[in-house]
Amino acid sequence: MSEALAPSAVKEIPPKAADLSAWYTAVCLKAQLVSYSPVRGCVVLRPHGFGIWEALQRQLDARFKATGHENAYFPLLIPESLLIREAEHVEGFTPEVAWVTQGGTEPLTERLAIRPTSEAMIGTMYAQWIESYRDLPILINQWANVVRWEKATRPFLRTMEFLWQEGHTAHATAAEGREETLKILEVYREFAENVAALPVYAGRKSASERFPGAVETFSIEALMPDGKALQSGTSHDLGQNFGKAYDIKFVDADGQIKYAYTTSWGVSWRMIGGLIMAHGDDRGLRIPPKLAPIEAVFVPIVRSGDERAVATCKELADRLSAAGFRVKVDDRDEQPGWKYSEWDLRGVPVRVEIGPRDVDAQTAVVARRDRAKGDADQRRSIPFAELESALRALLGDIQTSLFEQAQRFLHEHTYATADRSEFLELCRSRAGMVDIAWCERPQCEAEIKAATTATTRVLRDLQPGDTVCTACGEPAKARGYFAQSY
RNA sequence: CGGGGCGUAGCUCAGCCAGGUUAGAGCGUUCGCUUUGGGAGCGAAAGGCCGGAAGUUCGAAUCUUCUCGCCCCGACCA
Repeated sequence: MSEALAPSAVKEIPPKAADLSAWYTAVCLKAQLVSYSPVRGCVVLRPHGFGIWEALQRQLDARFKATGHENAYFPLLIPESLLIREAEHVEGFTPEVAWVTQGGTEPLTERLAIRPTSEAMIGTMYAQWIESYRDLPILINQWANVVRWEKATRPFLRTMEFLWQEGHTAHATAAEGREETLKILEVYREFAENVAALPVYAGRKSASERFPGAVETFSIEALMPDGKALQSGTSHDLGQNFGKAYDIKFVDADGQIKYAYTTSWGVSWRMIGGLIMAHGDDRGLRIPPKLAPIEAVFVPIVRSGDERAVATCKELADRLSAAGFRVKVDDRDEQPGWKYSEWDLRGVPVRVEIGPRDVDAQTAVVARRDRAKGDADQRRSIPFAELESALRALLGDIQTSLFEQAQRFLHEHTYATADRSEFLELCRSRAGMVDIAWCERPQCEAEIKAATTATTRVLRDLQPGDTVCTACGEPAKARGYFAQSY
């Protein structure tokens, strides 16, 4: 054990169903994902939390690479004159920008924004790099931190500084830009569902929810246990708005000088907050195996005069590690039961218990975190020789099981209605995602929000028969999921 | 930005209303011994300028003002 673990008392975590907010904060802290820092609104990402982020990063990054993107890195500080070039963009972000106004002892002649997002910086650089249609497309992603001066913060869900990735691409045509935007939306949807085990609705945002400066914004929306939606990834078709603002011009094949079409898209550590809320239970975290920093933890059970289990655990852990599993041996001098609770809290998907009886029988007791204590199939005895195959199957099973539970919840809390009063009541009661035919009028959206506090999450194509808006009776233009949101 | 809570030991809190020896408890921590298959037992020990500042007072954790920060519910939110 290299990491000193301050033992935590599970008893201080309230039941999840009783108070989701209190449960959430307590779990984030007790599971040692984050600590509050001396800086207001900023958290420290501790090793266990960073481990989840690294796993997320690794697998999402692989998908970006597979779709032709490269990583790069751009500066943290953005001169004010650059940031303010795109009118809508600056208006949208101004309230949340942090500024550097002094260097050492000298005041700056031009203040520098700490990036809230990097369209301005990256657009400026693209303008220098792009001359011809042959230079396009440019497909770049960066893993970075950004700062947004938030008033109210919560671990992962909203912090002043946060980690994310932001992709920025430039294309020769509007069609290519839109294609890219939708391609990434699909990457996000597939990643959320297959890796984070978070079922989502993917679709277009309404005008009011659009990214400042975007022509169209798309997002994936997950549903949390309290019936509120969590925007978990966004993909923006920026059209030529940023191309024009940042002078990203190229000579096309037809000899004409044209502005590039750009996109931007991002997923942040907020998705970690989403999976914590979606999957956790009264015992703490349940991390989807694909994102678990530790897939299986070995707990040796030692008796006085019989410490064989420790060596056995280490041998087996080495073997599994060589086979590609992320494992850990917990040989701290603590009670086994104490360790079980600790690793339950921290969400490790599988626990392997080995005591004297098991050493004699050459078997291990394998317990799965996703099942309730005492469930018939929560613990099984597995021969040492079969550990690799059993663990592989078990991790896959847990991953699927977590997704299916969350998907069932989403489906059970999605309501389609064509009845106005039923629609409003569902929104008000924070029942989940309420699917209606919608007129797309901002005024209608504002009235719904005033009456229920729910907003549109994502919009999809109309279905046959959807002729009028369920909310106001005007002609319908889309179907929309309405929900209250984080 | 509005409303409501709260800052006292590493953690959870009591004490504050009605100011008065040396500020308490449980848990955790350290050491010793016994234990170890779902949060162990006994013994000993360490640990706090009561968030900060300024007042009132013979005397402030306690009263007053200001300030910093945290949590919850709204508003806002890319």
